[in-house]
Amino acid sequence: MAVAKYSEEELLGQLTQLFREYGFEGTSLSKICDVTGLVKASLYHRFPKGKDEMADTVLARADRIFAEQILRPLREPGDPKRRLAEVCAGLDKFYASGSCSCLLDTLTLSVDARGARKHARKSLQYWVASFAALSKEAGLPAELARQRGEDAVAAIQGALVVARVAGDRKAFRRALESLPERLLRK
Amino acid sequence: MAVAKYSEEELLGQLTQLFREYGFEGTSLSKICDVTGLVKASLYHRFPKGKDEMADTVLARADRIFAEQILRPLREPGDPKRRLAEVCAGLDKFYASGSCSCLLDTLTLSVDARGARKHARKSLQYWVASFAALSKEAGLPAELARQRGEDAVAAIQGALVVARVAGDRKAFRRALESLPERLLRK
DNA sequence: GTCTATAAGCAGATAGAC
DNA sequence: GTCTATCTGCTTATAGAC
Repeated sequence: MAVAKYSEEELLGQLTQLFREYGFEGTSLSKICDVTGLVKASLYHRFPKGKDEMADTVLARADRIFAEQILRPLREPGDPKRRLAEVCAGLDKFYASGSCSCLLDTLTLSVDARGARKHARKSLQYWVASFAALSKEAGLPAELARQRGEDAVAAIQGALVVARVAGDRKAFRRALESLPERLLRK
Repeated sequence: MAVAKYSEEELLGQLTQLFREYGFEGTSLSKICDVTGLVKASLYHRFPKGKDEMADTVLARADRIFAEQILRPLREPGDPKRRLAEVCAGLDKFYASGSCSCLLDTLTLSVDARGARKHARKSLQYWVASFAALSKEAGLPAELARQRGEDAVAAIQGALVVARVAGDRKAFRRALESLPERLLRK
């Protein structure tokens, strides 16, 4: 048996970068082979169901990172402002200060019958709910808190689109800085 | 000479819908043929440079509609609040209350060497500048007005992403309703 | 302006050796 | 676990008749 060129984790990191930059349809197996140095058959050994499975696995990994690393402070005790600041730091790192697109955006185009869209929906709803929980904890009524959470997520998604299209990452920084106001103001 | 099945305008409308839903890579010529009822050779007669030219033309048309119809009130005299309300009505119609994605998002993925990204950048900057002009007119300093314009556009783009991913168009409606506050508040 | 017919190349995918 | 070799179907693209 040949030696693995990459750990699963390393490989998923490379796939994540590709899907973020090129979307699902734009990320061809040939491109993946170029980047990873693996041939198609090797990729199919790791992901027997092909590109669909790669995208699903990449989404699942991003979910895990979001829940366990980035949004985790929201489920812990402590000062809301401080915990939100930790979340912002995590988001800034995850999106490389706005220079990386979000998989929830890039993987939800051109999806007729795959599970990616359903998966992305669940991920986004978890994100919104996490933000909403903090907002509610800060004293806002439940329905308003949910709106605040949704609008905060939308602010980040929009800033990422603007950053990609206009090449201006300052909007992303401002979106992060606006989160306390968006989620905690009465 | 055979009779044209569609006017240029009708054809571009169909192409626009496709590029909005599936992005550039996801919109294959076969899909276009299915939707339009034309065969590939007919499409190449209209767009000799192929899909790239279709995307460019679709972007240019969207630009024109935005400038001439949607953002036009911003360049005319009158009460800022009323003019902005007209713009919101135009945006609501253009994005079908949040059920259509934005070409600036869907056509800027997976673009290595085409002109679409450059074109999209110009379009987005014009949009931001138009919003900023209103904000400045309302009395805000130039740099702040530009930020407000950028954040307002980001709010709309983000709401469109949330609408697509979460299937919740209420966020888009709220984004439109928030525009006066975003652009005009002192 | 539309069509039929055709072509080269790349897409995703698989079998089997090492 | 990686590789070579192969395959089918779909991709973009073109030539030429009507």
